[in-house]
Amino acid sequence: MFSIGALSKRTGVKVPTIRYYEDMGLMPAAERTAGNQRRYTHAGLDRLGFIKHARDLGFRIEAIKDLIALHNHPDHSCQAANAIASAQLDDVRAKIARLQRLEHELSRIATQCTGNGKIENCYVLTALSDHNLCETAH
Amino acid sequence: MFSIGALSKRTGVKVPTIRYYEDMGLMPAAERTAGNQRRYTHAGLDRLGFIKHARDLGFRIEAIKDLIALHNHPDHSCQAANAIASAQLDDVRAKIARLQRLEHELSRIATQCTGNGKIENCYVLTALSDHNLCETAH
DNA sequence: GTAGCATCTCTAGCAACTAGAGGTTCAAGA
DNA sequence: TCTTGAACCTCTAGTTGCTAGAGATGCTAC
Repeated sequence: MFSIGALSKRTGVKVPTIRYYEDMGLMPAAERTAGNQRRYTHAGLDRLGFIKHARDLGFRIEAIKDLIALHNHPDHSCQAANAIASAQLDDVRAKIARLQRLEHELSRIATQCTGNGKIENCYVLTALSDHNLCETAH
Repeated sequence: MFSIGALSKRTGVKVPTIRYYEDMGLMPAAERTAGNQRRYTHAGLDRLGFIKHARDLGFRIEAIKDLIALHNHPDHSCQAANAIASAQLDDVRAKIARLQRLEHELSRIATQCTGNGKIENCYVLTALSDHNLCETAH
């Protein structure tokens, strides 16, 4: 049996975050000692590892909840799991595309300002004041 | 003079958001009618356009506040403005790099699951349960 | 004058935690 | 067995950048 601190150390998930996951219904309510402290089994450790990995990959809490629910029905089709992962992938790709547009504008803006001039002629401020100076939409 | 609704229409910034920017100190407190409604000048319109453009480029409220403060000292060096823009660019690049790593893992995971099998053999769930199956850190 | 849309302030909610207060329990050493 | 100090408990509030809603008032066109 592991204390919440031991679980934290093994997974890299902070103690208050583990309690938060319990509140959110991701972690099952742990067994308690006579003094009301949480004690976890290996199953709890595995569950937390799963959650952390999914969070690291950017899955939202709700999506993780859905994945865990699927886990509990091993005989079901894995279509739903695939759909959740694909949606997450689409999401990540959309974010990358948007950020790349921002990067394009920002690097253009930043390189046109050497940092040597005065504010009144600063291209950073000029560019932000006039959207028409941008090359792409954002 | 523009009402807050007129400002909203011209800039695409929602009315409550304009009030929020005022609370945050980004927009100056507007003049008021006898009936306590906000009225803006062209200067207010320009300011809001600046804020929106900066937000669209991902600058945080605090950074925008700093940029506006610089704007009010046209004789100062533009080094600080350049630093803020460069920091934002670094931030965007870091986010892109992280998301690209996620994309790599997610696409690998999603393509290995066809969605035809059963949950018990689902690669999505297997991969999330075992971090060692990942090719890169995240 | 009045209808009806716009505006006002204030509070609460979102996501996913994080920080802190104030109090209790556990485990190791004397 | 006792003590000490780290770890644990619950609860509330703060973070960021808004958004939604309640309930009241203002503005403007007919």
